[in-house]
Amino acid sequence: MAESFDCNLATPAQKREFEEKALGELKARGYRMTMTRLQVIRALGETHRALSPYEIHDRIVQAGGRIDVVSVYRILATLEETGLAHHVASVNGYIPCRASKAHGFQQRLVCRRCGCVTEVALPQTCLETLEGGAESLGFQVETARLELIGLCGHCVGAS
Amino acid sequence: MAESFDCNLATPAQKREFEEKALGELKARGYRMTMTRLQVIRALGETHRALSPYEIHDRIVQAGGRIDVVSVYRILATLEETGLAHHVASVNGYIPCRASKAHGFQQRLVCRRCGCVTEVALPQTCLETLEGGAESLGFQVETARLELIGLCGHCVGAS
DNA sequence: CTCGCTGCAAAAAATTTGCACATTG
DNA sequence: CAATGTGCAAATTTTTTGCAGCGAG
Repeated sequence: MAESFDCNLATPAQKREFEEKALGELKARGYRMTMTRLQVIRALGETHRALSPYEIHDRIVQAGGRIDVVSVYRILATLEETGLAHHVASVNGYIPCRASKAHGFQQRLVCRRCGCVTEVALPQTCLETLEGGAESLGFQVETARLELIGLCGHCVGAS
Repeated sequence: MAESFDCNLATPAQKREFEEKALGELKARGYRMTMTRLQVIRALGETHRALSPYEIHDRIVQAGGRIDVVSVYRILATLEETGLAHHVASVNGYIPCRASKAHGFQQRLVCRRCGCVTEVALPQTCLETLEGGAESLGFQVETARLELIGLCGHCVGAS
């Protein structure tokens, strides 16, 4: 029998780590820690899937919490600005940024089957190639949004 | 005095090329060539900026054309499916795909100042690095959405 | 106690759907 | 002529805004 694994369920440790990181970062930036923000942070942290504002709202409500969708939007904006969450275009949702200090660019591996998103640092060589290529066209790179779509390790075998 | 250059204005040749490519591809796929589609194709082809469905609609109307926004949506869906247009997430708009036959992945250089988007093929080495890295995590890459955001050659100097 | 944050109400914008009519090949 | 494609009307969904009241520090 196959090991039970849910691409969408983060481990308690991962969840806790993100929560601590987020709380610390928000405090450091002078934001207030509120129940509403904590709920969004927890909703983001407990999964590996990208969640839309409405999904986040629904999850919180279903878990017995209470929050308005408008607040979810505003909190997501704050989290993005702070680098604590990233928007994933190919699935139109937000994921928690679990990377330590965002050195260099991050690439996101998006599974088109289970929807999980994994963030990985962009290899230095690759970064140089990309920046070099752009530079040769006179383009100066500042940020990147790199998404690789395919099948994650757990879905490659399955089905 | 500076050379007059408009990042947003494609040359007549570029415009013509894309139009021909699009017409050929659509015909090859069995789609009918209609005035409505032609209008969208021309609107896309005449600029280097990513255009939203409404922008496309407005441009067509302002040029004396006639089309419903709903049709713009449907036609964009067709063009994307056909690989004739790509959605650019960082600016939320569509660009014409001018690449010949889409060998390998394309990266998009998005200027945050003038909004122009340039498509460039991803260097082979880079592609291999990315795929290799993903593979080592058990992830099998199928497609990519690579956007580099920064300043284009014309905007680096300016301002 | 003060300023930031949230909920509520509502508007605005973006996207989708159904169906009758027009148009292409 | 037979699909295919389009416009129109309308519903849905998503996102934004203003403001009064609550709550964190």
